[in-house]
Amino acid sequence: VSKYYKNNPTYYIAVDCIIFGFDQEKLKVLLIKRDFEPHKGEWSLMGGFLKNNESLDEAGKRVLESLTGLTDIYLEQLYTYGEINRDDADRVISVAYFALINTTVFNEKYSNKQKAKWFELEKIPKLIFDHETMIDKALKRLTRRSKNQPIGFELLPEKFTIPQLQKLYEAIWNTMLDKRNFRRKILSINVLKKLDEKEIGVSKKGAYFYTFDKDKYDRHLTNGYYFEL
Amino acid sequence: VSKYYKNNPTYYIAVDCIIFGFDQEKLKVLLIKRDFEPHKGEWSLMGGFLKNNESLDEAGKRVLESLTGLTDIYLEQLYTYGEINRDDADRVISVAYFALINTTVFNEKYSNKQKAKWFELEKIPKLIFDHETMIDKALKRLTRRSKNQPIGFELLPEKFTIPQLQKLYEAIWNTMLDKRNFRRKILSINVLKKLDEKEIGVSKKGAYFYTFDKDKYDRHLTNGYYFEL
DNA sequence: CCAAAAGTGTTGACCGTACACCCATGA
DNA sequence: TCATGGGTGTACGGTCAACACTTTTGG
Repeated sequence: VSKYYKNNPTYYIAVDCIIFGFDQEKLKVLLIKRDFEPHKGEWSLMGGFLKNNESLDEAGKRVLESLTGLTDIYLEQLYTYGEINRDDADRVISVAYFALINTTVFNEKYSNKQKAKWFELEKIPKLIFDHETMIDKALKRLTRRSKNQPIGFELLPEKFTIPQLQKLYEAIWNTMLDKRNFRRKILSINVLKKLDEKEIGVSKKGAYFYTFDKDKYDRHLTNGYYFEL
Repeated sequence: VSKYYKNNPTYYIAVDCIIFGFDQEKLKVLLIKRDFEPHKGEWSLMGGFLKNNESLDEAGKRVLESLTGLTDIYLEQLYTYGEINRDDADRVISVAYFALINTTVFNEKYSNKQKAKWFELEKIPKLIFDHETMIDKALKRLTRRSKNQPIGFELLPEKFTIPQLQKLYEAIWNTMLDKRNFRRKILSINVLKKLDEKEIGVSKKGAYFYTFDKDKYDRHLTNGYYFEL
């Protein structure tokens, strides 16, 4: 619309999403079989081109919703990939986002409607372009983020038990944790609300459910609060 | 060149650089008076449009070199800004980079040739578009990075004294540090090489010069080494 | 000889880690 | 009653922060 910049080249901009999920056992990534050329039928991250009427963040949300049907999801910009030949068909700049979703909700709504599939991190197939690089970076970011921001909760159902939470962190960090120390640490952050309800089915005794108390966390934040797991 | 993507819109892509420097006292940012319309004459980060024959990283280097004449500079991609109206003239997606330079070298080579100026962080003027947001984010990133990557050295001359290094970290973190504890910590990381030479002029006694031993650091890295200041 | 900055060790508090047993309940 | 996972407390060692005096040398 403006005359000022018109001597400069323009580029396609894609938004690609690395979508993490947790199935109570393992950390997983959601991949799709690409449904358009080039590389149609190959495994790929979910992505789309930036449109004129949306910001990058909005494009990320749109791409995510179109695949999962979910809104209000944790979504964070990761990195922008701009190598000249990263896409062998044409030059495309890709802004990668990473998302955390609660697989319980997802499975209910979308189960098999899409040609998407969850992959364990060790079993990721060959992907197009630089998508494997993106996943590597996303995983590192997730590991770091999870140590001082309460994003683990994004991967769990609304109500969760402390043993579940521990399993999640063990999966993210790829280590085993001592349950007494873990419980102490996580409770000392003081953002969990204990419910008067127990999980049934998993153990005979039953573990108490907790929820993440976002209000409390936000109040902490405004007080310059910082935690480290 | 490809037929596959041609129904999608394309965009201008800019690369903007947040350039930090340290003058032995304060942390500073290098800004320029914009020399083209729109907003010609206003203060701005140094930037440029992405060209067809370069990757994003290369564009960052080019922009940086065109302003400072320096190559081989610490340069890290920061974040990509894609709000629809961030530039009021036309839609531009901006990939921000942050750079660390050694002001001694810079001052020698370019002093006043360019219409660039160093600003203390507290005295940054009104900038165009979202450039102030970018600086805020860059500063946060620098603070975090400096705690577990040896990037402080990028802001100092080849040879530096421990008191100089301490002043630098005090500027970045905006705190005072105990010199005994600082010296112990920084030396325990084991990447400084003591030289047989003392600084003259600053104190009567004179402080020993050190250099950053990159080889040693790289060897540590491959051993899965990690430090925290 | 004095001013100014460089350089050096020790102690106490706190935090992270390791570790083992009892509890509740469904089958 | 027994098998399964849930829940709890303590003690030790290491790390971090606080702290004050001596050294060197130019003026």
